[in-house]
Amino acid sequence: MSTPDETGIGSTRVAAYLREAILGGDLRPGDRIRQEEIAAKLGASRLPVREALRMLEAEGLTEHEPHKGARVPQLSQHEVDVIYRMRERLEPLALTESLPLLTEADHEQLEEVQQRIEANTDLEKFLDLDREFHMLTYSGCTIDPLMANVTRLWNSTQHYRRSFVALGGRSRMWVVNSEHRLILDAVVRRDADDGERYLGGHIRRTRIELGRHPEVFT
Amino acid sequence: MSTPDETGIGSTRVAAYLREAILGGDLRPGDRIRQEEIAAKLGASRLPVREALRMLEAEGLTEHEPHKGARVPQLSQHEVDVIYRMRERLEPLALTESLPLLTEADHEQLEEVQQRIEANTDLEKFLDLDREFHMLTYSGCTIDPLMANVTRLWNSTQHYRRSFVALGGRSRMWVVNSEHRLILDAVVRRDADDGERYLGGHIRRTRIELGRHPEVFT
DNA sequence: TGGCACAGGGTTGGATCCAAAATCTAGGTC
DNA sequence: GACCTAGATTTTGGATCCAACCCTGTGCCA
Repeated sequence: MSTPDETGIGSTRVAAYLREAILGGDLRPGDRIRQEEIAAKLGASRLPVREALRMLEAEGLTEHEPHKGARVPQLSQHEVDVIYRMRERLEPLALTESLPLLTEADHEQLEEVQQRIEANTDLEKFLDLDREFHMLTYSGCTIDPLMANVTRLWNSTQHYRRSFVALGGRSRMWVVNSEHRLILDAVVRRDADDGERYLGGHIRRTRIELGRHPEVFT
Repeated sequence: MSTPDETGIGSTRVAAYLREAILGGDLRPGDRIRQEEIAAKLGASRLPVREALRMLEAEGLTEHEPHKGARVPQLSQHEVDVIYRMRERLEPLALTESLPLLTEADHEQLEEVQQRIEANTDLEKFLDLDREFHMLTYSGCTIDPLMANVTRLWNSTQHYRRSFVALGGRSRMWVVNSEHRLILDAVVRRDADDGERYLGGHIRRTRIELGRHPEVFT
């Protein structure tokens, strides 16, 4: 049993634990989350767990029904499709907001992350690195409501992204890398137009490929 | 002192009370919300108040800082501008999703609400009716993450919309009505293209006019 | 044999009490 | 007179206990 992270106040610590569990795939869509169970496992009372569940709900990682408790949300294929359409419209805006404020140090870090993606062979590692790459391109955007939205969209589709990649999305990895390279180049040139174009295409293509795999949604 | 609404469980009731207070303008951006004060006023303990504040946080109506408590968020002019850009991109998507599922009864209700807007002279009433009009056009959209997002965007800018309208946005009410009429017509014809066009323009024009009134943001 | 009613266990919602952190105030010092 | 500091008060965070509600399994009856 690994000792839980001791940083932050209780509810924050519980939230971090559950966030990791959901994004990491240990808790899957439809799974029920019992307050007492989590409280016991982390050596806290149920109260910080309740607070944590509310925080995660705001992040799109759990859902809550009165007197019935919390679950990991389960999305239909159509819902995921619409969420991807939301991403196609919102993330280019985040990129445009971010672009002018990114430093050369950010550019170098992006280059480094992209090289790690190209050298990587592990599935779970790819999910982390891909997320890190995109979030880094948005890191100049300081508009909290926008960034919170983008995070929610990534959170709620993380599980389906994992299933999709595990199913063989890896075979066309060269497409992902080409798109990332074009986005990265637009970022370095601070060309918002091209950035929006390639980012939008990147998300759109993923949405369409995902649409060809209904088995991901059971 | 009006008796509070008795429906729903505690935290839901508290949330409804605070939601009304914030959207109605009684609580203004920057105002602090003390748990004990609300609990006493509604005859509940602090616990359902804490739950309610978390719910409202998910709706974009409050913000929370550890050990410091809850406040009504205060946005800069630039933040509101970006939120309007988010609306320009997201709400047309909600409209497109909604359009095919709206019934003729919905169309008639929209016509009726628009007539009430044109006959109305009260400021606070306009805010309610305008919101009702747009939400009705989205009511066929059943994608929860999308509708929750749209609601959040409206919530967090409600106060600035009120200030703007109070400042004389009323003088150009004919523009609003023309835009609403074009949107309504596109809805009735089930023309998603035109709907997106006029809705996007409607929000964009509001954003630009709002940009000419920096005094709204103190 | 199948469906319904009821009871029991289990899980969440709320109240009260206590601890810890932050803010405010008053006093002292430079 | 202004600024810093220390203590008191206020406010939030957490633990424990009790109440209300949901679900499930069992037994009865048609």
